[in-house]
Amino acid sequence: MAITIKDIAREAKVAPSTVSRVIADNPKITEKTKKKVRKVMEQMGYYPNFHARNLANRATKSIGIVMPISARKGNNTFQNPFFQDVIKGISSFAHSEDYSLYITTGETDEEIYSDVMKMVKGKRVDGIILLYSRESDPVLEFLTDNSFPFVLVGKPPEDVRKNITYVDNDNYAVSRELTQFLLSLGHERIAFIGGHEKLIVTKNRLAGFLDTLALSKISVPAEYVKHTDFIMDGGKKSISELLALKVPPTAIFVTDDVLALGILNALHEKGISVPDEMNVVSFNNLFFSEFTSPPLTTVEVNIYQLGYEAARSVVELIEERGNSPKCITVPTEIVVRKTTEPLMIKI
Amino acid sequence: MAITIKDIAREAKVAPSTVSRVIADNPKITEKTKKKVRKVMEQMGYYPNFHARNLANRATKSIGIVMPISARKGNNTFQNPFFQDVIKGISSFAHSEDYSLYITTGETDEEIYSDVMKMVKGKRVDGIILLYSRESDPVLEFLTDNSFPFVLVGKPPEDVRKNITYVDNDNYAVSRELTQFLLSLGHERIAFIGGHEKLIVTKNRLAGFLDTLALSKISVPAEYVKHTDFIMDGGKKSISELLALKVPPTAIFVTDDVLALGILNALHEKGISVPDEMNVVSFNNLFFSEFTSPPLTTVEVNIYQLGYEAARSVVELIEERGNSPKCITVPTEIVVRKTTEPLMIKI
DNA sequence: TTGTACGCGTTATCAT
DNA sequence: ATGATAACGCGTACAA
Repeated sequence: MAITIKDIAREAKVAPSTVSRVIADNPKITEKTKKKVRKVMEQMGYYPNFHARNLANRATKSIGIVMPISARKGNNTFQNPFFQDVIKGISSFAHSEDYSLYITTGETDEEIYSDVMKMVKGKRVDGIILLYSRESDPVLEFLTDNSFPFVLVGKPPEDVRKNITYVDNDNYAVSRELTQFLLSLGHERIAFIGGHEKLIVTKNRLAGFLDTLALSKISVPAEYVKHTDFIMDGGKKSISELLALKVPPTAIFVTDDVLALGILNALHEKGISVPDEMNVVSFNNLFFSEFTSPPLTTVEVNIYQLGYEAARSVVELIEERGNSPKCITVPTEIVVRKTTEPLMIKI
Repeated sequence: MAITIKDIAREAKVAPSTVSRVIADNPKITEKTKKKVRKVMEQMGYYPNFHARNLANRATKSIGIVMPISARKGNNTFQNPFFQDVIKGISSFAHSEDYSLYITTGETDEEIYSDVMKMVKGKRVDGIILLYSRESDPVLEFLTDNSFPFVLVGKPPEDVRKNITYVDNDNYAVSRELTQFLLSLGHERIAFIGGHEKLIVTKNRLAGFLDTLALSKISVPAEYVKHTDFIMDGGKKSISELLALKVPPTAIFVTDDVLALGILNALHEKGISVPDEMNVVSFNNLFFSEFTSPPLTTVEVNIYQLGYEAARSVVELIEERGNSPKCITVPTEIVVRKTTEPLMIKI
C-alpha cells in the first residue's frame, strides 16, 4: 500500500486535513507547519493519489485529444506529421499549466464517439481538443449539447461556427494569396488537388482558389479539380488524368505537403520536370518540405502554434476565464522554394 | 451532478451493490434483474465514474507513453514520424483491450522524470511504455527499482538487459545484412552516419556495420564514422567532410530515413548523383522513403508492429500473465530501391 | 490556525 | 441472488 495523507499526518503529528492544506498551499497554515509537513512528505516519498484527488475535486487537470479517424494503412491522415507537431504544441502549453494529456485514436467513427463519451461522461478529462473538423459530426454535436469545454483545431462547419471556440489559419485568405502568387508568375491553367472533400480545410482552400481565379475571369474546368485521400495512388492517378487532358495545367495547387510529395514523385516518374514544365504549390511546410526535389513552395501554417493556442484555449474554457466562444487565427506565410518560377511562354 | 450508481439503484429499486454487479456482469445476478437495471442505466444515460472506479479498484486500465526528450525546434526526435506510427500500434492493441493512453512529452530530463513519478506514484497508469532507450536513465532505474510494469521499445542498456521486457528489431543482425548487401554490390569504402551516439539503437547498428567490415578485412577510417542529431546541418556538415576526404566513400550507411533525407539533399546540392556516384542505405522505411529522389533503399522495421507488441507486453505484465522479463523481436526486411546499385569500377 | 467528520462514486466483504 | 456497509485517498465545511 502506498503512502497516504494519513501516514504523513501521523508522522508529522498533525491532522490529515492540515496535510491536505499544505499540499494546496493554503495561506492559513503557518510556514512552520508547512515546512514540517513538507519535510515528512519528502522523507516518506509521498505522492497524492490522482483518482482520490479527482474524485474529491471533480476536476482532473487533464485534457483529451481526439485524433481524426485513421485506418491502419493507406489512409494518409495518421501518417501526416502534422499531428505530431500539433500535439507537441498542445503538450507544451499543457505542461506549463500542469495539465496531462489523454489521447484517443479510434479506427472507426463509433470508436471515437464512444471514447469521447467515456472521457466526458466518465469525467476523465476536463476539456477536449478536436484535431479535425467535419460536417455533421456526432462528436461535435455531443460536446456542444452538453456544453463541455472543448476547442477545435481547424474551422467548424458553417452552421455551428459561432458557438464554437476554434483555432485555425485563415485558409481562405492564404489560398487566395497563394493563387494570386501563381497568377503573378503567369499561370492561368491551374489544377487543384485536395484531400477529402468533406474536410472543411479542403473546402476552404478550394474556395480561396476558385474565387481568386473567378475574380481574374479565369474559368476552371471540372477536370482540373481533384480530391483524394491517399498519398501515392491518389497522386499518381490525379497526375495521369491531368496530363492526359487536351489542355493540361501549367501549375498544381495542392492542399497538403504529404500529397504534394506523392505528386512530385508521380511527376518525376512521368518525366515532367518541376518547375520547368509544371509548378507545384502546397500547404503546411512539413519537415520534409525543404528536402523534396525540388524543394517545395508551400505555406507555413505554424502547426506547433496551432496546438499551443488550442491548449491555451481549452484551459481558459475549463477555468472559465472568458467563456464566450471565440476564434483564434494563427498567421501564415508563403515559403517560396523551387517548385515555382515565372511561366515561360512557349512559342 | 451526474448520474451515479445510487440513482440507478433507486430508480430500479435495487441496492447500489447490485447495480455494481450488473456492470461487472456478475454471474450471480439474475438475467431478469440485469435486464431491468440495464434498462434504467440506458434510460438515465449512466456512465461509470472513472476515478471512483479506479480508487476502489486500485487499477486504472490506462497505459502511460513516455516519448523521448524533444527540444521545441531543431532536434529531430520529435519530428520523426517513427513515433506517430509506434503510438498508432500501441493505440490499436490498447483499444482492443479497453486500455486508455496517457502521453507525456517532456522537454527536459527533469520534466520527463517528474511526469513518470506522477504517473506511477499517483497511480494514474497501470503500466508504462518507454519509447526510447538510453544508457543510465534515471527513469528506467526508477521503474525497475519499484518493479512497476513497463516495457521498452528498443534495446535496454547491456547491464540491465536481462531484467527488462522489451520489443526491438534485431538491429545488429540486420545491420550486418545491410552492410553485406553493400559489400555484395562491390562497395568497400563505406561511411557511417548515425544519430546520437548514446542511443542504443545507434550503437547496435554501428556495431553490426563495423563487425561485418572487419570480418571482410576492411578497415574503416575514423573519419568515416559520424554522429549527428540534426537533420539538415548534420547531414550537410557530414557530407561536406566526407567529400573533402582524400579517399571519399562510395556508399553511406545511414541509421535513419530522416537523416538520410537530409543527406540525399546535401548530396544533391553538391552535385553528387545517387546512385551513380554515391550509394545510400538507411533504416525505418518511413512513409516518405519511397518518394525521395531517388527512392531510398532502407530497412523496413515494422514500426506499427513494434508498438503493437509493446502494448501487448505491458498488458501482459499488468495482468500478470507470464511475468518474467522477455524480449520480443520484430522482423525486418531490406527494401531495395534506387539509392543503391552495383559499383562500377572507374578506370 | 488546526482538527473532526462527512462526501466524492465505486467495489468488495459480509450477511441474509 | 441480493442488500448493507466498509473501505479507497483526498478535500472541505464546520467546529474548536
